Amino acid sequence: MSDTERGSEPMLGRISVQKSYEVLADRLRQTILDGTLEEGARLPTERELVSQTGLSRGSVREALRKLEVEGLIKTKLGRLGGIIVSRPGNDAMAHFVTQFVRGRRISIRSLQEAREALEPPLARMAAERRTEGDLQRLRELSEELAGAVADREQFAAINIDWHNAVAAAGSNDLLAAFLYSISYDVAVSTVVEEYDTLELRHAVVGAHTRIMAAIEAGDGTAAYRRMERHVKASRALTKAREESDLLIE
Amino acid sequence: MSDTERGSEPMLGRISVQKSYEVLADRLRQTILDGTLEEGARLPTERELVSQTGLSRGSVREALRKLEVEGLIKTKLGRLGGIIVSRPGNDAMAHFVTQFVRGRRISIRSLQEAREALEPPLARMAAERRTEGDLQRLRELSEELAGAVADREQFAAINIDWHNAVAAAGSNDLLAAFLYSISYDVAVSTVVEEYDTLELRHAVVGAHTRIMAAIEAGDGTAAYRRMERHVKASRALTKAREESDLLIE
DNA sequence: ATCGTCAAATGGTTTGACCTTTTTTGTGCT
DNA sequence: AGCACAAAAAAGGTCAAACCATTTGACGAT
Repeated sequence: MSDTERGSEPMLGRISVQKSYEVLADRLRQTILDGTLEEGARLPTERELVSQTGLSRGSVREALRKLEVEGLIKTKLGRLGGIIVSRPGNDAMAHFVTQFVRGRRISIRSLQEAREALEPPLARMAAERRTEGDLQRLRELSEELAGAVADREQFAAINIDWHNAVAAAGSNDLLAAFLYSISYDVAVSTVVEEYDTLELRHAVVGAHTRIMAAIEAGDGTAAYRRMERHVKASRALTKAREESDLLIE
Repeated sequence: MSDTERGSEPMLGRISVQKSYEVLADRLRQTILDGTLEEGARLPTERELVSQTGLSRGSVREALRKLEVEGLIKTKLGRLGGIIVSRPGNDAMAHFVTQFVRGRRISIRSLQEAREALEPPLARMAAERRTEGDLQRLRELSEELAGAVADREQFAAINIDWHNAVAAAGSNDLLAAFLYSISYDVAVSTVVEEYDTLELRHAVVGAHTRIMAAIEAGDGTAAYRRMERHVKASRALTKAREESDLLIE
């Protein structure tokens, strides 16, 4: 807080020298995100980039490695292989978020809260914007889910898909990607639990049916409320097994 | 769906050869996320890794580049420099999300919806869990904000900080990171708008004051409702400037 | 004490070669 | 003509051995 505890005020910001591969990565990223290059377009070959930029192949490759992790390019081996522009997808986001969750030791409770924050609004949007195709997809998954009620692992996998299908129907790619990113972690944290009984799985199917009815009817408020209840039921189960019938609306 | 439309069943999964730098990156990532290495710990030097793994320096560096983008390490130049373990932070997440938003052409509406989904729950959590330090920080930022009401740019910057401080008080690092990640994009999309008038900035300060009162009182429901109204006001403004007094609760 | 100079340790960069994978092209046998 | 197999070509993947640049510590001169 004192003004004179240091010899002199800064006055000059910290000077940081950009590394060459960073400069190249930045420029390429810029070009890709600007839309100058469409998805699927091919970048120059590594050796081309070398001669265009004057950098060494190693530096070029380090730049490409960065963009690859960022989900902006994919590389293909062999003749007619090369560097292909792509858009960051849900998987890239999920990879990142998963590491965030593991690295920062995000608690199961926090994951559960995130679900509770994301899913009800997504259900409302789904009800308001769903297309016939979305409904189709939801019905299919719901049937599959009902059929897999005996197999815990498979049930969990399809369940995730169903929730993500609701999110996709909401037409908000960002929120859908957030949900997609945590859904795997959530499943890992919950599927192992011993409370995952057959009756509960039947109850889940029932809850889904009711939520889908609201989405089909275009009733955003009902979809929100039912989804809220549905996801909150999981939280209750995580805490206290005995209140398992909370799953039923 | 047919069973015989292809000449022969797969029977053998696709064989994919891992690249050497990927293997190394995976192993290092594993080690870091396992918690074997604490944050701030130093990895072996590049040349050490070369001799330990038998890979070339180039491959080692490509692996490190991946981890760096993932926010798992930082590299420092010079003597006593080296490779330092870090945890993926909000900035790494924000970098990624920003690219996702730009690359996927996420609409302003979607960003706004994301805010509306995230902020009210975070405000409730803040009310329920805030520490004295959190309140202190919020009060400071609120004062700063009131002082900067004449400077649009600065006001916008502090405003972002305030919202993120609320999120931080909610003690859910994941949701807070989500909000942090979009707050810059949201600001960019809105600050430029012509509706950003002096009166509105005063109204914002007022809304913040009321939200803070709820947080301080530990009233989660009120904090949720007030934050909801506050963020929805932005949306209304984005659409129709005339209803600007919606900002006031 | 302060300033310069040098040495050491580390990441950053270059060069140039060779390996591996994938596709295309050619060629020779049937 | 057509097929099979070999060879070439084009791309990314890998290696090796330097050298450059930055930062810090040590030491000495002022």
